Amino acid sequence: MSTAPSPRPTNSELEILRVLWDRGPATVRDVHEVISAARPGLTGYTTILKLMQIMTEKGLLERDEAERAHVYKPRVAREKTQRAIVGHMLDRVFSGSAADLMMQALAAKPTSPAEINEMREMLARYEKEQKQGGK
Amino acid sequence: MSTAPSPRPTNSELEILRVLWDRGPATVRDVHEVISAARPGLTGYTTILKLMQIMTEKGLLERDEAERAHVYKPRVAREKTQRAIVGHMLDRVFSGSAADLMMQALAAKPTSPAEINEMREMLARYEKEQKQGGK
DNA sequence: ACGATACTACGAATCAATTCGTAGTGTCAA
DNA sequence: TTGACACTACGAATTGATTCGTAGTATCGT
Repeated sequence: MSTAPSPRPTNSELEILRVLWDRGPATVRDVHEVISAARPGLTGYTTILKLMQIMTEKGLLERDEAERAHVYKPRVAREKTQRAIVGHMLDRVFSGSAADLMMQALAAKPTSPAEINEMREMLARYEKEQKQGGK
Repeated sequence: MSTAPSPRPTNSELEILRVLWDRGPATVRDVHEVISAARPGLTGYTTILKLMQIMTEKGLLERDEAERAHVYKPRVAREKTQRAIVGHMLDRVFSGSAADLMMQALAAKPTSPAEINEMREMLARYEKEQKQGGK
């Protein structure tokens, strides 16, 4: 059993995936509306269409052609994709140091006390899991 | 006083920057040797040369032409560059949630208890600074 | 002085991502 | 039925990153 190498979508692809992850299955028009609302005038309809076609070829999306307006949905999980991207960055940018990564993430953008707590709990949970089932 | 938009170097550029950050000022030959040692046969000398010339034009590197073999050094700080990259990713990939980012970073690569502790301390320090000097 | 060697400069090919125009076709209201 | 409109398919231009060959020139050992 071999695991397919997790995909690291390009920026544009990611933007499309985000819409589909948030909204669930959607047509090209749906996606285009969301994206062009965010950055008005920047992205033509057929651009999104083409991208989504390519993404389908690549296996990033799945397409239901039952209706005239095809309905697309992601074929890759959000978390898994995030993990692939951050893992890559961890190596390339931080030489594998998760602490450095976290440090710069905090520095990059103000983080609320609530979120800090959440992170603390995560660390605790992670440590516990390591001790127990720990691979 | 306006802050120049922090640069987010490409993958190849980053690889070169890493060598310079680690080793200090170096010639094209130096950099090429380090990089081609890591991935043998993949990168020609003039490729690195050209990249470093372009990076100099872009303002990523600074060049000392006193000697025949020009000596390059970074014009961007490692931490600042890391911050720019991770900040961008935080928005694009994690919709701004630092907790999610950390979660997937931990999932991406096993992290030692020592490093977990380091991270915990970082969180504490961060919170303290927020309370005090705040914003 | 001469040839081998080490550098830089530069143009150009290649490759991937992105963008969009145009064509073909189906759908629907009047 | 017919015209306006909405979709998909597809080819092609554009852009940016990357790669490398070739040329020109300085340097060094003999």
